[in-house]
Amino acid sequence: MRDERRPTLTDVATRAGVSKSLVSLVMRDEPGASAETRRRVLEAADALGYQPDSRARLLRSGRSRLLGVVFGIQHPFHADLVTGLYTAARETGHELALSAVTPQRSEHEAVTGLLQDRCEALILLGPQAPAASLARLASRLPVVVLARAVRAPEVDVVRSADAEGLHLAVDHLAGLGHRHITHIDGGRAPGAADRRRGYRTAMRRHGLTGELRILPGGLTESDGAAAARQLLADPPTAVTVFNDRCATGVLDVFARAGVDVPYDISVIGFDDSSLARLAHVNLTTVAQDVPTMTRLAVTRAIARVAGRDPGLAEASASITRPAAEGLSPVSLPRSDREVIVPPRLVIRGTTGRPS
Amino acid sequence: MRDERRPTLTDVATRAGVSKSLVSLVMRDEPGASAETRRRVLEAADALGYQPDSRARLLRSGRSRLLGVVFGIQHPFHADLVTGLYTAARETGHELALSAVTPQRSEHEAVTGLLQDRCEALILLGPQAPAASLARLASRLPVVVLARAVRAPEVDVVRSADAEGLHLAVDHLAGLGHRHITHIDGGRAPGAADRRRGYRTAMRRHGLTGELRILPGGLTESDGAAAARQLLADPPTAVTVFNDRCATGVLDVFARAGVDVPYDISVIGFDDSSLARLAHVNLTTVAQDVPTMTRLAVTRAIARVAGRDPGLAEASASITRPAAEGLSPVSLPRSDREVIVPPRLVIRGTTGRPS
DNA sequence: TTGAAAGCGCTAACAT
DNA sequence: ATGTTAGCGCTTTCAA
Repeated sequence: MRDERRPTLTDVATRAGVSKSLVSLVMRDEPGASAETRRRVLEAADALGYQPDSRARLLRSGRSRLLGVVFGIQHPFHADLVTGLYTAARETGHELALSAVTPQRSEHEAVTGLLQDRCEALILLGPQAPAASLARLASRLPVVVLARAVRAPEVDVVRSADAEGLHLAVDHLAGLGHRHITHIDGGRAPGAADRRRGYRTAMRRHGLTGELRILPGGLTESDGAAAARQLLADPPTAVTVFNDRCATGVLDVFARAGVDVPYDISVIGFDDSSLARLAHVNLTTVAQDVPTMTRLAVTRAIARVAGRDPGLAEASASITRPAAEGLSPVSLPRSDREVIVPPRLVIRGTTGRPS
Repeated sequence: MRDERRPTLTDVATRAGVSKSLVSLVMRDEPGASAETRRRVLEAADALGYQPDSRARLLRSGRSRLLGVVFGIQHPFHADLVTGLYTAARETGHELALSAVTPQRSEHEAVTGLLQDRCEALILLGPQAPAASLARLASRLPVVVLARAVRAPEVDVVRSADAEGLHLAVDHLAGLGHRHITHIDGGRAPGAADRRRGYRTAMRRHGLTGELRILPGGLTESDGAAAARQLLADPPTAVTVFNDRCATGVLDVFARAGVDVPYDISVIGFDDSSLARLAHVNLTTVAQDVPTMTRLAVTRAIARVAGRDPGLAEASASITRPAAEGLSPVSLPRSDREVIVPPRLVIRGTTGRPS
């Protein structure tokens, strides 16, 4: 029923009546084989159902063109990032090796697996490991941290300007006439501290220091729901929420409590994950620029592998949209290893004038 | 800053002053090395930061102990399945190679990648490829399809008893006194046809043939929301929904319309994904037995790789809960390659007596 | 344009 | 208990 052994390059060579070298060239689309040879080889490969063995290939060539990606399988936004990473990797001719963090599988395990797979670099999505262990990891191979700030000069970081994101949110709400704006916080989640800070400074800039109100939240729907229930006793006219997932929980509780959004309360999320785009949710949110961030993560990882300093050349090149609101399109504030991508506000149906 | 070359087994051997073979044994925890040697080798490996190269290891040993998994990165329930698969794989000493389907990356691409990685078997989560191409794939290596029925004797199938799941749901509702029970359908999604059928037969059994009502839905929140809006004009007292994700959309529209669940309408989902368990959703649902399904998928894949017929030995062994409701714990109805795992009803807060 | 030979890092079979 | 040898499937010299 099934072949005992998978066909190898040697099998193809024998069948096509040529040497292994020729088959190798043809399979890699390299020049150096005649059209006739090429045809015969491809025909033989096809007939045998030949698939090159990536392990042997990589073992021999020394380079793997393999980028390891650690992500949280329960995070919807990570799904969006992985989607972007696949696209970016394809553009540069690289492969992705996914390694998931699950409730039963730690980040450490996920990383170890990728190291044994001989990835050339690691891209970590919002990792929770402390800066010190990330730095240690980076001494072994290039590490790019995506969507989290890390105070470690050894690792590359690509993240959104979280604080600026909350400026956009608060500016939008203040512009609509809101004064009672509460922030539902992400606790110790990546980005939470900066978003909290952004909320504070923006409120201050609008002369709303007296209205500052921050509620502990978190990154899940449940966290948002819990925070929203607290809010019902003394509701503001608007809330900015740590992320879309949490905002979904907020909206849910509001809906059940008969609170009309945006008539009674406006809600703004963060991420612009697929969740926010759902027609019936239609969430106004601070969008992270996933295509740019993922492309940057991949190009920087590759540059480090090649021993180059990525600089900002490819960063600027990949930004197509003009700088908005006085933000430079991409900036390097803390270290030359950190790239900060500007978010943008996506206005949908959950924000409006206070009533 | 970073070492040019990763240390190899030879480096460790040199440093420890022993042969490569010894190092190999020690690294694999195989017997045949003295305690003293073992200590020195481990010390040298640690000092160098040595990580075995899984590619070379697998290339040489011929076997990869690598199971390829194709999943939809946007599907929350797939996340639950992948989580279970990791656990099951660890129990048997196997590795998982994840390959995601994204809006930009087709199932075909996902499979091709895994073939080149020399996985020993493939586990496909709710694949959309036609039975014929799955059969063709299965002629190259063992294929286990998870959470979808496939009429192809070449592939192994592990899935829930979808029809029985809807029997449980309808029985529960009918027991509470409901008569106007509408089913929101999953269209062409895996399992949808069986769940629809289960709804019909259960309704008939309760003498509710006249109340049969099926609304087109789908597998996303938006699909559920759309269906729910239609329902509002002429609402039933209860709905069974294709899956939890779709049910979430239904609940959302109900909440906004001021429909009280379960007082006005009862709602039952399917999957018992992490979504359903959220405290504020608290969805009554038909739970798929993820630990059993994933363990079965892994053990069957492994058995096929070994050339054995998996039979039902390990299937029955892995079922710890007694057969409920006259269902045999595991059954093989269509072919001996299909294992059907019984679902169970999880009663939470979205179902109650009709008012 | 083609082929022969060496060797990537490891494990397995066979020495000792 | 330890070392030696061969070779997994491929790419990469190098020579023809």
